Amino acid sequence: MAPVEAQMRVLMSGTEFGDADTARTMERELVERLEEDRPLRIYCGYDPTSVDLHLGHTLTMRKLRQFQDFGHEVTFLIGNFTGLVGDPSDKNHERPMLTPEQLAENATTYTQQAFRVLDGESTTVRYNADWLGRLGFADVLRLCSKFTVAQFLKRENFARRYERGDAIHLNEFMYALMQAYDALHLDTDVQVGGTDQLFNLMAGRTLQQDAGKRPQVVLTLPILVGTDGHARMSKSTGNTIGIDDSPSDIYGKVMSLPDSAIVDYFTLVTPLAPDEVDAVRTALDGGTLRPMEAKKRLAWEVTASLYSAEEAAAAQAYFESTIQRRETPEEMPEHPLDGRAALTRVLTEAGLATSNGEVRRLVAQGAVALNGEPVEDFTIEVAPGDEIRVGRHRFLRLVEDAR
RNA sequence: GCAGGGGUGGGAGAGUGGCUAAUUCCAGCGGACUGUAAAUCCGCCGCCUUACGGCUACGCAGGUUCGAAUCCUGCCCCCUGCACCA
Repeated sequence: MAPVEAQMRVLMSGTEFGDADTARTMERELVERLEEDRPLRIYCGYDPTSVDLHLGHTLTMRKLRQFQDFGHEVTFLIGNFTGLVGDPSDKNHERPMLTPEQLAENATTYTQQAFRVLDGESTTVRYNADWLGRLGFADVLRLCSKFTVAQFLKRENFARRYERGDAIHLNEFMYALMQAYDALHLDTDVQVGGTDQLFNLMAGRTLQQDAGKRPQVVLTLPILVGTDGHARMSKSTGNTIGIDDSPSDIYGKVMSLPDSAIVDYFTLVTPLAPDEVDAVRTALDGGTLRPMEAKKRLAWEVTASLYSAEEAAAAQAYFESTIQRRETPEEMPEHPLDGRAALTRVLTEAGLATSNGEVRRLVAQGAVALNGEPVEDFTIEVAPGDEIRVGRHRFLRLVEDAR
């Protein structure tokens, strides 16, 4: 196995803990385990309620992958039991009760997407319903007895809501218990999670210690900001970069990040080694690397890591041509047309505008071009062979309807 | 069940009889500027209509009124607390 120091440098990169003490403890304990010079067992749990993974979800996967690359064993845990129970206290937050079929389906797409980052060959997939579903009430009570209400209320999340008089449901406490029990059951060396999961991960340590086992090492990763550069990346904010987005979309969206996010993105969502990231940071600080060049490299890396070097290169070429030089791309979405038709109809049908009124607006604002010429009258007709540009980078080529 | 608080455009949140297609903010879109962005500035931002204009909209259904998101009646739903829980 690689030298412990080399591993530590990579494995600790990007991690973020609530406080310095925790960080030191985890660092020390991880070193201890690595020094045993054996494949460690790592896991991270995923909630299969949502299907569309975005870059924010990949941070932990990236971390798991780093472990894999050093020859450690990764367990990809699907929290299907949690999804089965749902979260009645959180009705409007996409935590519905899912049927076993839905869950199974989600789990499948989930792992498929995850394996874009993970090495599927050496990943063990497990489902927590396999053990959580077998616990009896007495077992649950026993688990409950290991924690106190005060411990839970100390959590900022709960404390604030309790102060405000908001509802805190008992099952919200149970989620931490379930996660903690997962850790106890899996008996792995390290658990990875987001910083928002720190409490739950630490609860796992509590149970393990209580059971006379060595508590797991806990590694937490920060929350990734979205394309706006500020808010947490999430679907509801609409600032996501989806794993299943096209290479060009991914590339373009990464390019739209503000400069402030560059280094964090390099660290958290690319396979670059810490030394390489440091080199980028230094070059940026020293002014020898222009932010845009750094970002193009970033966009390339992110795209390539989810697709391939070829597709990343193509996405980059498209970006340089279409966005930077404002050229008309070779390839553009095509829209079949049977003879001439009103511009309004074509644009709404093609989804480039949601209503005729919007077409009018776009034209009035000079956002629509037909074959390179700005359109001034929204009542014009278009015909197969025409190329339409809407805004900066939306194109449409009209083709003869091949019926 | 009791008490209180709510349901307004993608979100937040004003508005308590006409001046409101509905203040404002966020998001979104377009333009300018750029390094693609971000920041900033300008414009747009319900639907139909070349236009005039029309239509639909403030939980649902009725009603009062010349006129209602705004008043009345009934209903539905949500939130919080209390009560109940063989």
